[in-house]
Amino acid sequence: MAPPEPLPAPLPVPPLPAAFFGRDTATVARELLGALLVRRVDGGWLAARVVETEAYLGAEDRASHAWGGRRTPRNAALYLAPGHAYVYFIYGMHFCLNVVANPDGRGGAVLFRAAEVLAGGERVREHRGLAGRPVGPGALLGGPGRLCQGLAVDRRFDGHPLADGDLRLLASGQSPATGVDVGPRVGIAYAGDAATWPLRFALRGHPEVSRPRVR
DNA sequence: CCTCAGATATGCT
DNA sequence: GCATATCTGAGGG
Repeated sequence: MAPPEPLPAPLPVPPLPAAFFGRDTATVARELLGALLVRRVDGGWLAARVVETEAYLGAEDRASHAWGGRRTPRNAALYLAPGHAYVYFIYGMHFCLNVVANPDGRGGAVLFRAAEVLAGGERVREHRGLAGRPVGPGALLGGPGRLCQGLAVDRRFDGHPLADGDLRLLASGQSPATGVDVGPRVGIAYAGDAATWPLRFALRGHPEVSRPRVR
C-alpha cells in the first residue's frame, strides 16, 4: 500500500482541551460537529471532518452501555476521564468509536457516526476495500462501522486518550456548526422511552451523513 | 425506498 | 448455554 499523502507537520490545529469533554454529553456531541479526527498511518496523517454524532448519556440512558451504572470488561473505558476513546466490537464484524464525555463519571460518551475525508482519501478507500473504485456519497465514512474501518480504528484504541498518539481529535479551526439536524438515535429501538430522545446530531444536509437520513 | 443475511464477542440466566 | 448488538452490503421494487 502506498503511504498516505502527509499532512503538514506540526498538525495545523490544536487538540481539543480536556475540559471540552467534561460537560453535558449532548452539548459535547453537538459541538463535535466539524471537529477533525486524524489518524497516523505509516508516518503520514489521514484526516476527516466529523459530520454526524450521537450522545449516549450513561447511567440514566437505556441505550447506553453504561445504563444503570453497568461496569463490565467491555465498557471499562466509559469510566475513564473525559476525552478518552471507547471502542467496541459489534454485530460480529464492526467497530464503533466513541469519546468519553460527561461532567461526573456517569459513563456518558459520544459516538462518531460519520465523517468527510480531508486527507489520505486513497488510503481510506484501501482500508474500506474500495481502492480505485468510485465511491458514492456517504459510502466511504458514512456510518460508525465504516468510519472505523476507513480510519483503521479498532480495539487497540479502546481506552486511548484522543489528545495524543496515533488517533487524535482536533478542534475544527472554524466557527461552530450552525445548521444542525437533530433526531432520534439509530439502532436502539429496544431502549424504550430513550429511543425517542433527540440525541443524534448532523451537519444539516451533509452528503456523508449515514442512513437513515436525519429529520 | 425497503428487507434481510451475515458473523461473533459479550453479558445475562 | 443462548439471545442480542450504538451495523453493513447486497438484492428487490
